[in-house]
Amino acid sequence: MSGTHTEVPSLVSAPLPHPVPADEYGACPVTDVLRRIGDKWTVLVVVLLGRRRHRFNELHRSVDGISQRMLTRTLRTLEQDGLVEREVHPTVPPSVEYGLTPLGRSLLPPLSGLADWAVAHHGEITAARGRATGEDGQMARSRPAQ
Amino acid sequence: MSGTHTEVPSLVSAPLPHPVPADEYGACPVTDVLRRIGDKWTVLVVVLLGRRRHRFNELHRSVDGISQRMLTRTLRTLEQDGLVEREVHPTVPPSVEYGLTPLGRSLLPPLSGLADWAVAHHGEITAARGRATGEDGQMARSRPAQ
DNA sequence: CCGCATCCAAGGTGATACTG
DNA sequence: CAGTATCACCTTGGATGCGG
Repeated sequence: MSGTHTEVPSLVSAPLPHPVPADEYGACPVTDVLRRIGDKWTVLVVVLLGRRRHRFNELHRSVDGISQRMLTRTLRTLEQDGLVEREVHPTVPPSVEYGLTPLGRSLLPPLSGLADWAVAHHGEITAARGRATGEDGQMARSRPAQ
Repeated sequence: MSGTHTEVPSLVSAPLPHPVPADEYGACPVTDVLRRIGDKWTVLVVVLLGRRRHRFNELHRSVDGISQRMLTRTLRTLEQDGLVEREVHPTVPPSVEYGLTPLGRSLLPPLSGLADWAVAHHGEITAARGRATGEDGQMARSRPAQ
């Protein structure tokens, strides 16, 4: 790949609203969203809910490793952001179902694009990471491990 | 969305390696990558470097709001992950140029996809967020703000 | 079954000052 | 110019126990 411009995506060539405000999170939608879905469990939950609606404990079992606290917090945040919908069945004992809203479903395609990249290049990243840290006692460039 | 299956993206319909390991970060490439670029400055730096090579203080001025410490850490991490390349010119005073590696450039398209989504729907998220928290003193569903 | 409250550890982030 | 060091704060995340 040398001269093939490859059709630069929008954000790469133009978007940045202003040179870079970055004063508050709300100033940069991209950073704001990235930080939301960049936590430990959000993506996993969104993907699971993207497949079908789930009940609380069903998610709890599916993710396995997440604590109730984190599952609750994750769902709360997603609900507050309008990505997830909560449906309470007034039964006894109570049952609650979670599902994606249209907005939440619209996140799936772009998220999938990034996920595909992650799966495709995770090996390279891991390799580079291993090359950079210790390995054979030789740092990549005479820099004393951070 | 009603009956139009809309061509479910890979991750949505199949991928998840196992039901969900999630034991360690390395177990899920998607989570691992998301957490890397989900920090406060990484995306901004990657996008800037995607436009052209930058010198350290040039980035420092462009982002404006980032501290030297965070800029250094962000660049270190990106370098360790093989996304950014560092070039030192042995001049005096010293000058260092940063640029994206091929791997780093390959991140741009999928990242742009998510960025476009963020820009397009950030308003809806903000609106939903405002609807959920206080606003008129009435919680969305009798739940005392977390 | 669903969820909240509390306590606590770990890491990200910022401010400031100092160095080759 | 391009960092490094230190300190302090805040958020994230985990463990456990209680409540509707």
